[in-house]
Amino acid sequence: MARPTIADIAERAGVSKGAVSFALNGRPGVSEETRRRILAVADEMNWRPHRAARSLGNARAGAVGLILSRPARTLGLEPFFGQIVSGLQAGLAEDGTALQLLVVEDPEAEMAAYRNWTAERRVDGFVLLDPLIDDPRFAALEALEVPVMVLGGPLEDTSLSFTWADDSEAMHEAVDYLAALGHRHVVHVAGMPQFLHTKRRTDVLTEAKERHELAEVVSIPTDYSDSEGAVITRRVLSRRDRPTAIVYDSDVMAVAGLGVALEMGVRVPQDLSILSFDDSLLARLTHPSLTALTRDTQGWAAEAARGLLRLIADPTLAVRHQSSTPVLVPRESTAPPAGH
Amino acid sequence: MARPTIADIAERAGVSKGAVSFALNGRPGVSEETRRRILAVADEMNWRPHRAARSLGNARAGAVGLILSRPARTLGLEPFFGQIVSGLQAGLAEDGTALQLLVVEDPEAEMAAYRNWTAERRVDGFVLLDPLIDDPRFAALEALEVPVMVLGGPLEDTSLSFTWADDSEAMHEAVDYLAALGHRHVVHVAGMPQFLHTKRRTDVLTEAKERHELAEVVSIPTDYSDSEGAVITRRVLSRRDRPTAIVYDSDVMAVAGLGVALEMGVRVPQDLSILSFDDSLLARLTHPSLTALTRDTQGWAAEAARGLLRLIADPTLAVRHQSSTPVLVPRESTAPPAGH
DNA sequence: AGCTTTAGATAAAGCGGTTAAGTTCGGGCC
DNA sequence: GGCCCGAACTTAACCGCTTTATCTAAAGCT
Repeated sequence: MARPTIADIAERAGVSKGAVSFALNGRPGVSEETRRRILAVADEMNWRPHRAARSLGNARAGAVGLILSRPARTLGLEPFFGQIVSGLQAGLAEDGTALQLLVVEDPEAEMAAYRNWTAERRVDGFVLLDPLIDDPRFAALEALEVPVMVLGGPLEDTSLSFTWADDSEAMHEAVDYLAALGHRHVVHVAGMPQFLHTKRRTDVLTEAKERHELAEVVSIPTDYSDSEGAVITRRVLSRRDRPTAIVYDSDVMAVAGLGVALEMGVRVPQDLSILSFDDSLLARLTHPSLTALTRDTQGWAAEAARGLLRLIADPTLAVRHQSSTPVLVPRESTAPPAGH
Repeated sequence: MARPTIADIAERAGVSKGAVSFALNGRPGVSEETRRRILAVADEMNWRPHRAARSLGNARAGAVGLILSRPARTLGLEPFFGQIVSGLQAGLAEDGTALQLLVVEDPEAEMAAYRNWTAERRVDGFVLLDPLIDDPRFAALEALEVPVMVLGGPLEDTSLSFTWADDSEAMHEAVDYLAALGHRHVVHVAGMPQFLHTKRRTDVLTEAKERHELAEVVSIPTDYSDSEGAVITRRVLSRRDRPTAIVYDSDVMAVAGLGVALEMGVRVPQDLSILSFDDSLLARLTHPSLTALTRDTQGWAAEAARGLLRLIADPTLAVRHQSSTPVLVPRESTAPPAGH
């Protein structure tokens, strides 16, 4: 038999379509006895609601969107994305809400997708990754009046909700640690300069220079690719007064940097300490293993997902959630600099 | 103004809803002039079709499902998944079809999700990963009469479509290469034994033993985790007559194995050659870099996505597509065994 | 008994599209 | 001129479910 509809159930149970709808949705309007009978029939006929039909009446699509504007290949390279996706998954699953994923090539396409998906009522809300400084997406999404949860922050001048981790604090911890070990020349291989968290981390470093009376602290922006990580590392290690420690903004770059150090005969950690922002299998599997700032990325994403669901249920809400601060996990790649 | 509907457009353009529908879908029934006028009005009002409403009429949901039953954390660990997801993305995007992702903990939940999503008409089809030997999902999905594209194969005794890469051939190439280098003791750290491709690779090895008169060829099944990869490697390298080459079924395990070798003072490639099935950043970034069987995973997934779209358009089809065979990329981790 | 109240159910109107089945109308043909 | 035909539209039904208004009958109250 074809897919049963509530009309079929109604007929079989000898009631009206309306009664079936009430019964199946647990709302008043039918007696306990009738409800049980209807539920039994529905179960017997193996009925499932038709999502589209449901979405037509009320406005819920039962899905939220995640749109990434990155070259598609980085998805496979950065463990970060996988963790985010599975974390969101976990948070959404509790509600039966699905995750719709889209990878686009440029910011224009990303914006177009927000507009289209909202207009088509394809999703009930969005998750936004990597907030930028003066992010143009914020205003656009506010105008669309669609629930949005930003992974990152804290955000000002916007009504969008967000959950953030204090990576300023984490970066503090990292720099303090390196300074305590005796490092005075530190290079920061940063991420994209337009990213909010890049700026926050870089700011901490600048400020740390004064505080710890470091001889040198430089932040060098990159596109997060392993190749740029390698190039920068090679350049920095070729200098006469090369740094004794490098902080990388991603594990992929840190591993690439480690490779360059080995290739150049620079011993890690004796001649060079390496510290990675972002932990993953990658950081653990290298030799020496990488000291890293680690955090529960999946848990963070799951929390964001739950926040978004609350937001969808009540759009007047404004969720401002702070998740746990990344923690420094010392491994083999950091040590006091030579002669200390 | 609220979301415009075709009724609004009809009113504004002074025609009926039906005419608007014809015009917007490019079907006959309206004159060129009227069509242009209607399109202009629709554009002006910034109209977008309401997905749910459309799905109600015809049966297309405009999305396909990918359901993974793996512990959620592996998503973040295996670069493979990211590549598959972004590849599918690319293939689907051409059509505006979305990808709905679900990560579940066990096969029962996976089966339930297939049933629910089909019954709810949430998706138009599914992509299936990692076919098993005598896979119970095949029969269930055939019964659901829903378009399915399996990534892997070749499949027999099923009407499901699939695209496969000949990893038997690839494994041949790998073994021939190792044999040519002079290796006689080869260990294969395999994946899950119930996976079809694990069996195919293992079979090739068994057969290769005769052909190349190898002294030893063992396949050891694992769960693909880095920890099992490390444990097995440690055990194998501790033996008196340890192998001179190890083939790993995933890059994650290969990197873990490399770590163990270094930790045990076994020099790679002088004392031990390492070859990884599956290439990725991981394999390239290690030192020494890993010789690997590489393939265009994203392209493969994109091709599968396109096949699935064809299948959805015409469910009587049976797509049997073979994608390019993985290619051996020699890097630093393989060399003739000592004393050769 | 006569009235209101209310629980329990029904009927019907959407939601935003698609589509089969009319309806008009101008033009070609005999 | 009458007839037929196809093009260009319109009408209205329908997809499956939700929801509001409406109805019915039994219970409650004075």
